[in-house]
Amino acid sequence: MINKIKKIKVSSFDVETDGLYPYHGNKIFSYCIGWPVLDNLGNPIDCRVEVRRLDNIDSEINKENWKYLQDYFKNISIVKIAHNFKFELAMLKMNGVHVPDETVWHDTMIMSQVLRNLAPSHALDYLCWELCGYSRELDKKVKLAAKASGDKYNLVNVNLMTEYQTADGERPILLYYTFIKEFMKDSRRYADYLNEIEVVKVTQWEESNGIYLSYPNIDKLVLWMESELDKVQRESYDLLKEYVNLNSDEQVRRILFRKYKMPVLKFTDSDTPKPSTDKDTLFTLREKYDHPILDLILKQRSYTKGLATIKGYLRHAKGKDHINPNINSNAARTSRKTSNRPNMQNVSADAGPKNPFPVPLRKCFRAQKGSVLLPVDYDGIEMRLIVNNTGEPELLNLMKSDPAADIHYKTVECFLMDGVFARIGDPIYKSGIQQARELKETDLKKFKTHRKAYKGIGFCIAYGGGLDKVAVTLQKTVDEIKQGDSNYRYRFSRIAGFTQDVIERVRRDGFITTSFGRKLYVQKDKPYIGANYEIQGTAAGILKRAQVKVYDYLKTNKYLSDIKMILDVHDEIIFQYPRSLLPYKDEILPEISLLMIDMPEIEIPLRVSWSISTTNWNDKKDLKVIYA
DNA sequence: GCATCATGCAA
DNA sequence: TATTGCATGATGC
Repeated sequence: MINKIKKIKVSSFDVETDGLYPYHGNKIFSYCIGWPVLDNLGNPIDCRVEVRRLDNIDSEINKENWKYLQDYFKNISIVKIAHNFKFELAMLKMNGVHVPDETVWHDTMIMSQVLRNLAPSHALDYLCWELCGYSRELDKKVKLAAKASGDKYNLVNVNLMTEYQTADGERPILLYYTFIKEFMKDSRRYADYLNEIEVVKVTQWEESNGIYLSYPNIDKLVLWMESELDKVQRESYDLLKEYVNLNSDEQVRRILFRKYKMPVLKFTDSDTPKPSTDKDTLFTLREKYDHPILDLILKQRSYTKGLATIKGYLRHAKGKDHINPNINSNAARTSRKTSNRPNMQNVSADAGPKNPFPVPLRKCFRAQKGSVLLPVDYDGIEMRLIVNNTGEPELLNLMKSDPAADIHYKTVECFLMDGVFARIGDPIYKSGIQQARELKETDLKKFKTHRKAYKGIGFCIAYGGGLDKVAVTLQKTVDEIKQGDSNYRYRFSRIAGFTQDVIERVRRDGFITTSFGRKLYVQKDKPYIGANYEIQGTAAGILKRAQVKVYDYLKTNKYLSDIKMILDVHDEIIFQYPRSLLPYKDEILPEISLLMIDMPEIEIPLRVSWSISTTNWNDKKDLKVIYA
């Protein structure tokens, strides 16, 4: 107890590096530590900033500054405030500075993201300029100077750099005291922010673990796509008798709508709408005309994109056997994570019903030697949360009585009814129940296709989708699905009314609140978006809490320390799991599952499903894990 | 070289 | 009135 009361010092911290890639050998060449001077009310009136360089000619001074840095991080009673501390963390660790996990960090970028999710920028200079009137001139000057020396900040004039670093020592302090006042008004919001800080640590760990590449699979895919593209080129010339770049939507437009006079089905969504040639359009045309050019366009696009994406992966790997992507822990307006350099959250999987020429890029990724991949994802998390937040009685009761029940089954029933039912249990209503049951019993394959198609209808309707959108989602005509749509909206009226309910709250407050107390502001001219924010934001909160808990579990059990998280994709965590621990998976995986589903803030029961891959991310099998 | 548009992948 | 993202190639200034 006495230790806890011990005087806590607050400081800001910022590193300067010769590049933005901590996992590719970029080095810290300087750092600054800012010490605020507070008045009686606890407001900062001044800031003493120490700037220390690590690239002096005098190596003794460098040594001393490294030592000072190590000592600064050894002392965990000093609070560290940074702007995007994931970067400092990565750089420090990769440059050999030990940063204890218990270090108390604050992050003014995360604070901004949590408090003002719609802000156009969370950059340090922008925020200080907007909120505190802090000049951005110095930033421009340094940026220009760096550009002149090939974006090498270590080559910028030392005096100018010191001036800049002094500002960078002051600014997080300024922002911290501005934002913390806001958090002090709302303890739930503050607790949510503190969780975000832990998420940053997990995320940096994921990044540093990286994802391993399967070079044999990459080679195979590249050769295959190159030869397919060659074929497409030849066939398109034979067909069109002219050279056309099928990657150009303008040229495709000319071929389809002028040369072949196909009908325009859709326009692009822009200020200058043009006839659309997107995949949906080509697909519809394909059913109607069966003209070979349509497949050629689809192939050309699919394989060009596939090749470019693989090239990107190789560029980011820089010759190594793994990739360290950049993962932003709180970048989206809904509090979701994002990934870039490369984006690991949109790697294409196997064939889907709407993708005739799939490029399974997940084959490019594998586990480190000696390990397997264990992806685990939440079962229908968004739909569950829609039921949770609307309190839709029939579905909520179903989930409570059987957490593993199929939440989409009743959607199939609605769309199989012989007309529009008037009352629960009337003959039309019963016809849907019966037909769904019969279909499942007599033709499971067909039933599964149905189920898959209707799977998206729940959230389409909950998020405000109209009859047209439902028809598009099901790839059917409005007439064909009119009755089913009506049945669904009547049977699950709370889901159908969700968007309207949210719109009223957004009009009143300007924001929605997630189940974890996060306020997410919604654009005034689009209040209906709040429905999506509420569900997506809560789902993101669930995954993040799961990650923090699992991280603690793995770190506090020494024999589990080789189990690594390497990526998360919105409702899924991918573990890299040592083969040597496979004999113990039936004890370990249930533990992790329970941590993932134990969310006191969420009333509806949650479920997770595991899979395992010994080869690559694409070729995975279901893995049975019994945890409840 | 930079910005914008159209497109396509994920959840 | 579904939404949140990132990254590419084509095109025009």
